[in-house]
Amino acid sequence: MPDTEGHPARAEMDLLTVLSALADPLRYQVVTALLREPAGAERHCSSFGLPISKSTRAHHFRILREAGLIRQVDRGNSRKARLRREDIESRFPGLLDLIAQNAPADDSSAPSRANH
Amino acid sequence: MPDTEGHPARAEMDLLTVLSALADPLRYQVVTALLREPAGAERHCSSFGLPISKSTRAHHFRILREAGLIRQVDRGNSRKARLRREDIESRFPGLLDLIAQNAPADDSSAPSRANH
DNA sequence: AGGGAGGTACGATGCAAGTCGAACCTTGTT
DNA sequence: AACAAGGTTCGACTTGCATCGTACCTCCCT
Repeated sequence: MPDTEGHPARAEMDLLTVLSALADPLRYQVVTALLREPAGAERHCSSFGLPISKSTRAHHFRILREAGLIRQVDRGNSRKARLRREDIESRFPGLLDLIAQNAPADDSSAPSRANH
Repeated sequence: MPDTEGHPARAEMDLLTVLSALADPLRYQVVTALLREPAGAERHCSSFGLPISKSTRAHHFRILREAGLIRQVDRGNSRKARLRREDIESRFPGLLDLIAQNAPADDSSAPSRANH
């Protein structure tokens, strides 16, 4: 079962849930942005430049979290998101490559450097 | 651009559209059912045992068709659906393997033999 | 020619998902 | 202690999607 913060274990990940999570353009954009970062990189939820309100952003990150795509960790003041690369690759081999190869040419979700 | 029947060319396939198409349980079930068939197999749209009406079924097959996942060909009396394996594998390598490995244990969508 | 089988198109309906603002919590800063 | 920053939760609204019935089309068979 998911932990107290709603992260499913690797074995609990469901492809249909993952696909539904990825089927939203905003969430897909977040995943591809994380995929462009070096493995293990952490980003603020607010650093993706999503054109939505705070509450809607929390909603989308919740979907991603509960699908098992990202892990959100408390970092004192704020909370950071990290792509669960190993879990995803282990449970759904090839999925991340697939996403990476079809990432939008997008650059609105700036790299972590813009995080000053 | 898509042909007169709404089939997109291989290069036009969009991953986001494909993921949205697959994110529905019924449509996912159709794809996995086709995946269990030998390559190139054709099935009646009505042979999948979907618990929905005729018009809803047409709707779902339209989504699958316009996403590029299936090709629908007129066969005189009726119309048959075929999985576009080569196009999918070429455009989104690994996607079909991913789906096949996560197919539901389902058996309601009987094999083509049930087509008597 | 008529009827049945298989599919599509259209309009209407109901429910799920995305969206927002407001209130609240926690952490760190002043 | 007060406040700002970053997130979450809640309820309300709106849009989109799945669903259906009806009507219509095209083939095939009788």
